[in-house]
Amino acid sequence: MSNPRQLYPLVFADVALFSVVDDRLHVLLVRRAEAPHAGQWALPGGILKPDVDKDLHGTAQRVLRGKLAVDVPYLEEVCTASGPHRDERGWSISVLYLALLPMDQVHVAVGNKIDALKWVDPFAADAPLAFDHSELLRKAMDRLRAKVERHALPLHMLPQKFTLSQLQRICEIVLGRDLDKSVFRRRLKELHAQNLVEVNGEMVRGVQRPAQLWRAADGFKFIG
Amino acid sequence: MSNPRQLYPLVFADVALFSVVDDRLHVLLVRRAEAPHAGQWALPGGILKPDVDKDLHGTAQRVLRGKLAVDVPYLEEVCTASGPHRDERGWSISVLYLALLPMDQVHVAVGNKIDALKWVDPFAADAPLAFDHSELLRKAMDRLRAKVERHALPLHMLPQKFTLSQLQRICEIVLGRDLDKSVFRRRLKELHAQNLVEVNGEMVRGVQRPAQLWRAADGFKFIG
DNA sequence: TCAATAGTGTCTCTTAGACAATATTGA
DNA sequence: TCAATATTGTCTAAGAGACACTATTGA
Repeated sequence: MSNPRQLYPLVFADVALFSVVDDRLHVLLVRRAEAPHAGQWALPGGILKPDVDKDLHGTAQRVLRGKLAVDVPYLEEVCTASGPHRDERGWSISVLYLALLPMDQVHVAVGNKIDALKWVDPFAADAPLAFDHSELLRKAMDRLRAKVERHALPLHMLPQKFTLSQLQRICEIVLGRDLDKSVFRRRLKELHAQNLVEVNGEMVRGVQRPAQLWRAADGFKFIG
Repeated sequence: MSNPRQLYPLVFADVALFSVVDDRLHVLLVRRAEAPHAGQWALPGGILKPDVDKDLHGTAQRVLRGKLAVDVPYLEEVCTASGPHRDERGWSISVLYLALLPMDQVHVAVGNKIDALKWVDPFAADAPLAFDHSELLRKAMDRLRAKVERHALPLHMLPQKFTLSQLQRICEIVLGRDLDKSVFRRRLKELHAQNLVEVNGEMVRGVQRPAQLWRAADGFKFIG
């Protein structure tokens, strides 16, 4: 009992940060620079610092600030994982967070201590991640899909201004299936009239009919 | 930094244990015997013991075993609460669990260290609970209602054998609104044919037509 | 027979999916 | 005009809610 790791568990915040790259859903991974699992890829995470963090949400925010040059606009707790053997350093708890990043902010600066970052397709996982992070990633994916399936709008993955076609495409990418354009827009009007604001006078132009631009309403929450 | 409470947070598992008493939803509270908040009512909870618990789920189970003479048949993680000020003893994390107890097992033995237990209507909360437990209770309630609203069946609150009318009554009590008998049973046949098993030859008798008894199918999960 | 609850049937209205039709641009 | 995408309309089938109806018991 002299080892404080047996009296107090290690507490981590791990984050599954999603965005869209090349029309496919991607999640951010970091290559671990230090043991345990040095060289393996993992979800970005870090240990709770009681002298620094206001709460575990703050731990997750601090971890992401250390890795990316941006503040993520959405962060939500998913679940915890705990036990004596999931981390070689001792009895540990990981609180898993789901985060979203706008697709136009995917190219971000790399922080200091990190060996490497990469965005990968969570469906095409080639190698298992460090610790139990493959399982955690699956749970975060399930949560994200369930929310979009329940008609929650992942507006935080879009640029500030977007078209309804872009929004539909994002939902299709997350869900992994095509949606009917008419049904999708009908539901937007029914359920999200107060969450979407028309941006007047600015259209997306191309070799086709210009599309209306929209933005998320003030105080929009990714709920569902 | 010499105080280990600033290096390592206190980690608790707190449980909102629900059942039905007198045709109303109730939650189990304990009166705190020791400081902080001695004498105040709180959700049953306890500190993680890394040398004893296999994981946080195990902590919650151990806490309930210490208070009740039964093993609860359902236990699910809801969320966490964390920060430096929510517990006077230091930076702390509570992992909140939602648990269900069959209504015929509400009268259970009281454990050793507990000053008192009581079942209360979570809607008719007279006084705020200790710590942030009023907020935690609200979140557990929200989770329970959301699941039943999504047609998850809270079979773990019923006796082993039950009638469909009893099942409907439980759902109505949780949701706080009446359900249509025909719609309810139609949905049971559509969605829960594999979750419900007819118990043949045993009817509930009274001054009315006898009702068919059912039980949860083997391996039933309260999902949704 | 009647009260009381169990269990089923039916009608209507709403919603979801499929798919067609129209609109507007640049080349 | 044509290709390409935006936006809207319509038909149909499935599902939900309301409510009535039948069934079976003990008193």
